[in-house]
Amino acid sequence: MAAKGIQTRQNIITKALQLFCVKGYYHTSINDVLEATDLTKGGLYGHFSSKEDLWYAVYDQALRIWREVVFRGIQSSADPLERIQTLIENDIKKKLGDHIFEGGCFFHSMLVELSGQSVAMSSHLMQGFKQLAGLLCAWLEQAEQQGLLKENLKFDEIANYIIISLNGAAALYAPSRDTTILDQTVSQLHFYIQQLKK
Amino acid sequence: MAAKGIQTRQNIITKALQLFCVKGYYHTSINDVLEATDLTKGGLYGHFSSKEDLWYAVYDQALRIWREVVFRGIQSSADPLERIQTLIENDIKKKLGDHIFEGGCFFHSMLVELSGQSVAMSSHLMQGFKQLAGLLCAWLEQAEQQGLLKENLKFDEIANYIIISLNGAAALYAPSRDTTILDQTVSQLHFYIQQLKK
DNA sequence: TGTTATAAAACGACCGGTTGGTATGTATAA
DNA sequence: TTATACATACCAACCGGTCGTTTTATAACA
Repeated sequence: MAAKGIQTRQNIITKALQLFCVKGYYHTSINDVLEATDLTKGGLYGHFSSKEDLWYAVYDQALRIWREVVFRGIQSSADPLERIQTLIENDIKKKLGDHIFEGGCFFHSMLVELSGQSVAMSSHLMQGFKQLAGLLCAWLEQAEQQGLLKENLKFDEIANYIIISLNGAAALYAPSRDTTILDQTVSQLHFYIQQLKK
Repeated sequence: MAAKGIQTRQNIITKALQLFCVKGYYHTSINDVLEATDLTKGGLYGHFSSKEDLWYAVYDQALRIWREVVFRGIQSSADPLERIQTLIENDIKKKLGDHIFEGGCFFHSMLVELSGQSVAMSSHLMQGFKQLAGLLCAWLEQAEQQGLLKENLKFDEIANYIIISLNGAAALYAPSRDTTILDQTVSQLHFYIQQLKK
């Protein structure tokens, strides 16, 4: 019995993730989710206490998926700068290009939509970006210790800028679906990181 | 007589622009606009045939404001690369930092919210970004003719990447209001453009 | 300068439809 | 028998938009 419940709960999350990505959070109605899951109100609200509660579950799922996609083939490389390049390429080419999140990037879309609407949810998102910035920072420090970088670089600044570029690419790719944008961003970020080297 | 009508129409646009920036298009109800303008339904719908019609008027206003802010002190510099730097600094420090659009950047917010919702409106926005890309491209070509740039640079790629960076900064600044993000983006974009020089 | 005609401008009740959410009932599997 | 899982009917609030009516500003005329 319990298995059935978990299964439907998971299905709700999966379908809601798709809808949130394509239509946005507010513009996805509970009825949209019900239609996608072949459920009714009572069935859904047995699993989630509110739409916002569902969103947090969807966020966790999205984070799990993103991590899987973006950290693929990263431990293999000892060079921290190469790890950064791979992460960037995975984020743009795989996350965006392969439409892991249909209709764009879940995190970026939610960040923009929820900023100014829900402090709780948007700061939840910001926390995730801060974690990523911390990771990039750590990798840059490793690169410095290996003597790969120019002097006097500000690592947190660089880390933030990379994240900003990734978000910008998501913003412009979503409406156009123009894959050259992805190639160009990867190419320019590659150039940018090369310039950090000694 | 006509003067009164034009005045209220302008006031509606101004207040709607603020609301769209802070709350987004769909999450701003007609009632929100009515409250801000001290009007009633009939009064507003005498000036605009629909909410979407109002949006297009707001877009024009936003573009006018943006141009005013971002092209300030640009004709003065003969160096095209300097013009690009000034445009970037104006866009980030003035448009975002001085909260010209309260709550973020109108164009970026709308692009994300409307992408996947309204093809007409989001492609209207994309057209604007394409125009800007064209301008940046032209300036880069000028810089090349002056012999300022490295060989074999792809100008459209660079132009798109700058626009992407500006949008990314808008995405991350809006929820955090952390001005260091602005400084960092300007600083890194400055570094990036320096690397394009011979 | 005061009066009146006229059209612009604003009002506000109302529409059908949708929103997120709840309370209650029922089928089913352990 | 009992808890789980889902269905159904319903709620008040809100959505964008319409429409007949009333107010108001101005131009023409006396």
